[in-house]
Amino acid sequence: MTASIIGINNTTTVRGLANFDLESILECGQCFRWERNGHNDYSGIVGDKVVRIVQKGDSAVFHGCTELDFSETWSEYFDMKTNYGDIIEKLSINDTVIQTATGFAPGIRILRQPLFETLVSFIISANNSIPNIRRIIFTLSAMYGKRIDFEDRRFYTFPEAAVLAEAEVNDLKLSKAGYRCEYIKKTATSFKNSPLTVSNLKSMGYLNAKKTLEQFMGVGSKVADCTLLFSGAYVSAFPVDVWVKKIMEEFYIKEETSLKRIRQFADSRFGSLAGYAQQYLFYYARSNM
DNA sequence: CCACAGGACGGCT
DNA sequence: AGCCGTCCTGTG
Repeated sequence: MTASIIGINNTTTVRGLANFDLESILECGQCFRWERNGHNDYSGIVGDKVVRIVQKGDSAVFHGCTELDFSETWSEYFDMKTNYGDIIEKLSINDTVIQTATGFAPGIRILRQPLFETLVSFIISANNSIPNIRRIIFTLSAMYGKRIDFEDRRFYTFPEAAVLAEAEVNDLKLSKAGYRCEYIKKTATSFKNSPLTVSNLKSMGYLNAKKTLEQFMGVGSKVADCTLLFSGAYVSAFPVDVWVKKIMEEFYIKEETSLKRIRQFADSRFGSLAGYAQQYLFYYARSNM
């Protein structure tokens, strides 16, 4: 993307955005911590950086964000250097389903979220609804994260693995995560004892990276793929949930089938762009089917 | 009160 | 390898 960036007075303005729609990006189901203030006006925290972003057309104003914050944190988080127009064009060849899904939300981007937060968030997402997931993550962060005040509101960093590893399961249950609290504590303990990074995962190849994540308690195939995709480790990962299963069976495979066969189909059809395809299809299916 | 939504685990074949 | 009952919480 050839966007221009100007920072002044702790505010950074980005102009010339392409395939960037804040609402699509933040509400397409890949992240859980952003708060909506109004149309294309959101506040959120990543690591220990809090920001408020207001988008109008092809420009966005990042409040509480220096030009350095933008280049060090937000540019990477929002995957600003990837050309989504090219991706949509390639996926759309001879594919009216993708044409419809990308036409519905051409401004989706795949975020690059912190690894441990992504892993725990998607453990919580299993067998759960998005409003619930958001409440649970907010409560855990308020209980175990560091408070950061911004524009008269309180934000909390996502808890460190070492902190969640020491937490009492009964205290974790105040978040209403239920049986997933055992998974959170066990995964945090394993992660603390042998920390993983996105570059570790990238260096071992997709299959080994997925197997590695599936060793954590509470992480199956779908959660592992979500973690790989939404941390930016592998944009070829194709998480299959009930919505993706439904749209793939109805429009591509034309019969009911197993999750495994859907993943194989997606890999052969979308290849290295499967993760992008998944997110367009998921958001379209969830909003329209 | 009940039905239902949402994936991983563990025991079974 | 594949199938299925169970797990927790909130909503209709």
